[in-house]
Amino acid sequence: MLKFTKDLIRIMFLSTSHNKIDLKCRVSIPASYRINLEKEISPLILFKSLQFKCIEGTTANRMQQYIDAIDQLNALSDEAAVLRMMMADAFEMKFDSGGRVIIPEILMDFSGLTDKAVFMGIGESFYIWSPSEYKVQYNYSQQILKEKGPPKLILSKNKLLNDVNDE
Amino acid sequence: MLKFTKDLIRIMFLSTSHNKIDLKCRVSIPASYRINLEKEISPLILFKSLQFKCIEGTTANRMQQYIDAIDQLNALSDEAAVLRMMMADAFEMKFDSGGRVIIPEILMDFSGLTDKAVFMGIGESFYIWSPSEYKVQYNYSQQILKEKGPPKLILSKNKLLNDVNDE
DNA sequence: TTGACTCCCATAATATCCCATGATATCCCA
DNA sequence: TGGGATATCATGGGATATTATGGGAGTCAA
Repeated sequence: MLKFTKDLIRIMFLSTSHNKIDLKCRVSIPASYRINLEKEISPLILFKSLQFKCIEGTTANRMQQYIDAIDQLNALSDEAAVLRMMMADAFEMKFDSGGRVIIPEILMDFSGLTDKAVFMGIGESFYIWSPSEYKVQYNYSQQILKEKGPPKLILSKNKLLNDVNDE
Repeated sequence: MLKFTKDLIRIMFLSTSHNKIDLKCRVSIPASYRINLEKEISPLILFKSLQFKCIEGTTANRMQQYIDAIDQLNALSDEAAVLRMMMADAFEMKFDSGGRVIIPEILMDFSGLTDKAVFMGIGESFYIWSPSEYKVQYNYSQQILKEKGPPKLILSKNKLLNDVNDE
């Protein structure tokens, strides 16, 4: 059935694109990303990546899951501290009529963005890199690939089904 | 489906902002927080954080959850006594026409606030820190992030996978 | 009358909204 | 299948609304 199919397909963000950031810190979110956000009827959240010097973008749905997780933790635990800071550095974006958002200054500074942004879709979320940081990251992963060969992927048939059914 | 998705998203407070406290102890509550409070048709409650030297702000609903949680404890225990004492210093805020509130002196003193306030949204509630206390908290979480890496989320169950938290 | 509080107005900076345009991608039909 | 018509996309600029903040006039109590 249609609904079943929709639930299974959860790929939100794919492909890479290079967009310009104008003087008002506005940048177009790639149309393909926007279309998927609209399908989910979910606002876009941008926040500081916990792993890289870049901005991470995801749905409010996914962010809500992080928020729910905080309640499960001891409020004084280290995990809670990290998660709270992640929330504090997260911003809900509003699109203008041209599909752009304004990147908050805090995130511009953190990621070293100035006038160009590289969008990198990774499925459930996407990254926004400065061109130079992106290049560093790209070269690094290429080097790893050379040294260690391609990573072994184990594709689980049932993973998606289980996730859906668990809810 | 649509309704399902909407019910899941109930993000109230995100992002960080630095606002000024004037001589009358007035401070602007960030507009994005106010908008979400209006959506909930809930007054804003400020009270002493149970964990940190800062003010916590939240909705009346969420406040009720805290109070209920205290009721679960042995009424005569020291723990319950302490918590009740903290909760006693909770205030319902009234906004002026510019979206400001007046921070009660008790809370100013408790949190060490003087002329600047850092608002830190963490989803279900938010903190108001003095800039110096905020910095301590920020640095701490960054350090934890470096040492332990990002928390892992099991998305289908909304729980964190991390042995440190096992009790 | 002095202080403390509440309400209301003023303002500069900034975010938001709206319309325009060139470039590219997509469509459609001969 | 070619190529023109149409839609979509990324981007620019300017008008308008909102935000954070300062300050003052009125009110009440001591």
